[in-house]
Amino acid sequence: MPAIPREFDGIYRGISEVFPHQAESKDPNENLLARLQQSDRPLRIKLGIDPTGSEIHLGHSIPVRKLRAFQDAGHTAVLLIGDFTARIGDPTGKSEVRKQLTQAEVKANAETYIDQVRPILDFDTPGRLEIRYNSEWLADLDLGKIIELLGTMTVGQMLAKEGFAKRYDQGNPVYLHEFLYPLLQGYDSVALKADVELGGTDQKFNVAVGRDLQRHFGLTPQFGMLLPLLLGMDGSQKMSKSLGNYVGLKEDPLSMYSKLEKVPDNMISDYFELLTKRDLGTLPENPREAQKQLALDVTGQYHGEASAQQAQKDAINLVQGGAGQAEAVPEFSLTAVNFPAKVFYLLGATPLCSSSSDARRQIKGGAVKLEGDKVTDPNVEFASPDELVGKVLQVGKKKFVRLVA
RNA sequence: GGGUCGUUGCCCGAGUGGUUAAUGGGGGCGGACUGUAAAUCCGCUGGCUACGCCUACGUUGGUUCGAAUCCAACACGGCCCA
Repeated sequence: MPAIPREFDGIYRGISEVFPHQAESKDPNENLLARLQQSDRPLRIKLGIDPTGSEIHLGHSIPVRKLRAFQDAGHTAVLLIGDFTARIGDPTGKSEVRKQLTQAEVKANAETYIDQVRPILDFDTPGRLEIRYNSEWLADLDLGKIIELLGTMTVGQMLAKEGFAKRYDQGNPVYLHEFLYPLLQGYDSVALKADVELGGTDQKFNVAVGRDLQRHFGLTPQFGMLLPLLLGMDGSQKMSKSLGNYVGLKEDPLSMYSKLEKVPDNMISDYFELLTKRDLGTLPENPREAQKQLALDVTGQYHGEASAQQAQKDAINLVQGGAGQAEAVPEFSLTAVNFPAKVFYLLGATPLCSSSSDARRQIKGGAVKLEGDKVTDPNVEFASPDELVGKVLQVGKKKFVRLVA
C-alpha cells in the first residue's frame, strides 16, 4: 500500500483494518485516504458506545482516542450513546446473553461515560463533537420499519456471525431479539449519515451491516475502521471489566500507575502504540524502564503530569520503604469500627480484605503488617481508636491503608 | 404442545442417602524467588469481633434418625418430535 502521508499519522496509527480498502484507487468510496484528501467538508466519524456499565477503561479509550485524532484533523466526532440498544445487549463476543438494563441505569451510565471521555476528546472546538442518543430514532421505530430492516438480511447471514454460530453449535440459547442488534446499530449509521464508523475488530460484522443499510436507504456507505482489542493486564484476554484485568479511566493516579508499570513485557509496545503518541522507535531497551515510562505517560494523560510523577514516587516508596512513606496512601476512617476491636475484625472492615474471615486467612498466611510489623495473632485487641490513628495497615505488598479517626 | 436430558461454590467440573463447607482443575489472593513482572515452588480460597454458630448444591414442598444425593410440583435451558 502506498505510504500514508504524514498528516494522517494520527489517524492511521495502530489500526487493525480499514474497509473497504482499495489502496490504489482514487475513488473516495473505496479508499479512505482518497476520501480524506478529497472531501470538501468535515467527515462524520461515528463511535458507538453502549452504556452498559458505569466505568470505562483503557480498552474503551482506544477508539475514543482515534476519534480525537479525527477531530484534530478537522473532522466531526459523533459520539453515539446507545441508550436504546444497551437495553437489548450486544451479543458480540458474549458466550451468553447479556442482561437487559433499565432505562434509569442506562441514563446514569451514559452520563458518567461522557464525563470519563472528557480528558480524551476535544469538547471545546465548535463543530468537532456531536453527542447523540439512539433512542432518538430507535424508540419510535414502527413495526413496518422493523420488518423492513429484518428483511434486508437472511438467517444464514446472521449465523455467519461467529458468536451466533458458535453459541448455536454449542447448544446454547440464541434469542431472536439478538438478531435485531446488528440491524439497529447499522440503522444508527443511517440516521447519523456516518462517513466512517470506528470499532474494535469484533465489530466488523456490525459495521458492515451499517454499510448495507446505508446503501439500502440510498446513502453512501460508511468506511469501517477497526482497532485492535487491547489485552488486559493478565496478558492473555481482552481487557474487560468482568475479567478484572482492566485499568479504569477514573482510577486514582497511584493505582493507575501501579497497574501500568507491570504490563506484561510482550504487551509494552502495543500499549505504547495504542495508548500514547510516543514514537515507537524511541522506546527504551530495558523493559522495566519502558514500563515506567508507559505508566507515567498514560497516568499523565488522565491526571496531569505532576500527579503522575507523584504517583511514581509513591509507588517506589511503597514497595521499597514499606509503610508510611508515601503520601498517597488511601485513608480509612475508624469511625465505622466498633471498639474494642480485634485485628481481624478491623481488617475485615477495611477495603483491604473482603471479609473478616478473609482477614483471618491473610493474617494466618503472614500477609498482614501494622506499621511495618507483621501481625501474627488475629485476636490481638485494640481498646480504642487512639492507639491506631495514623498507623498504616498493609496486606500483601501493594495494598495499604492509613488509619484515621 | 409431546418426549427426553440437564441445573453444584467466581468459572469449569466431581459427587447419586451418613466426618459434607462438599474431590479436581482454572481463576483470584498470600508467601518464596525476581525486574514491583513472567515462569517455577508452597499455602489459602462461604459468612460471622468466631475455639462456637449460621447459610450453601435452580425454587418450593415431601420421604427419612439423616439428603447435594430419593419423590412431587414449578422455573429455566439443551436435544428430538410436532
